[in-house]
Amino acid sequence: MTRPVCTRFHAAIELIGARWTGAILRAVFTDAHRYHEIKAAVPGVSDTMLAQRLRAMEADGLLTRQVDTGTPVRVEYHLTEMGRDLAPVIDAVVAWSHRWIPIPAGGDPD
Amino acid sequence: MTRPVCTRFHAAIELIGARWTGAILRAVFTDAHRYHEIKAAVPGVSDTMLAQRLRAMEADGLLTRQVDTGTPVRVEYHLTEMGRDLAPVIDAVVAWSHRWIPIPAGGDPD
DNA sequence: CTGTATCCAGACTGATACTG
DNA sequence: CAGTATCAGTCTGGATACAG
Repeated sequence: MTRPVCTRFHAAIELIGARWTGAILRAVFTDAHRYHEIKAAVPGVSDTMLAQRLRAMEADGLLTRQVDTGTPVRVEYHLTEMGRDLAPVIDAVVAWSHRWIPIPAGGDPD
Repeated sequence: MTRPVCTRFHAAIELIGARWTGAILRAVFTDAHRYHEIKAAVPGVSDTMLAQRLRAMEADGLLTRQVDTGTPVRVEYHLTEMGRDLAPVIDAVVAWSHRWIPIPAGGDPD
């Protein structure tokens, strides 16, 4: 009989695959560390969602939030080791997407 | 300035990361091809969701649906080349999950 | 066996306005 | 700059019953 899917795999894919999380992850990987940078890098995300997702990802241990109190306030998000370790996953998805997802009209920044 | 996230990557991660899709993919990869096998391999999924996700994945070109009219009806789901090509992604997620997701109580079938 | 139809509570999302 | 509060609309997901 077919074995149930590994619960750890399940947990992981639901974690990484949660709406926006993948795109945010990729943004932080590619040097977007400030709130407005991440927002700019993830077209279509609203403040509500971005803030919520960042909090969730922080709670999940994927990234850290460093607040630099001052004027203006600066907040930086960085990957934890757990988050950085997702690099192979990101790379695999990028490779797959480049093979199977058609290039959108107007080209793609990559 | 930070570049926008690759739209193809975004599309891919939202495709693969959609609720249940990852687990279903993993199930089909590990030889669950019939509806009831997949359902058994993905604990917690309802008929509604499973049917909906299978249709969506078929529409997305990730898998094929072969109906064998008879009594009882048999339906088999198989990966397309596009779906099979996700193997490295699945493997990367499995590797990551085994490193970072704690083993649930009672052990894990893997 | 392999689903579909319907209902409905609750989760999710986005716009707007506002705060420190 | 980096969010939060609020609110309303949309979508999700499961239970149940039913169909081919």
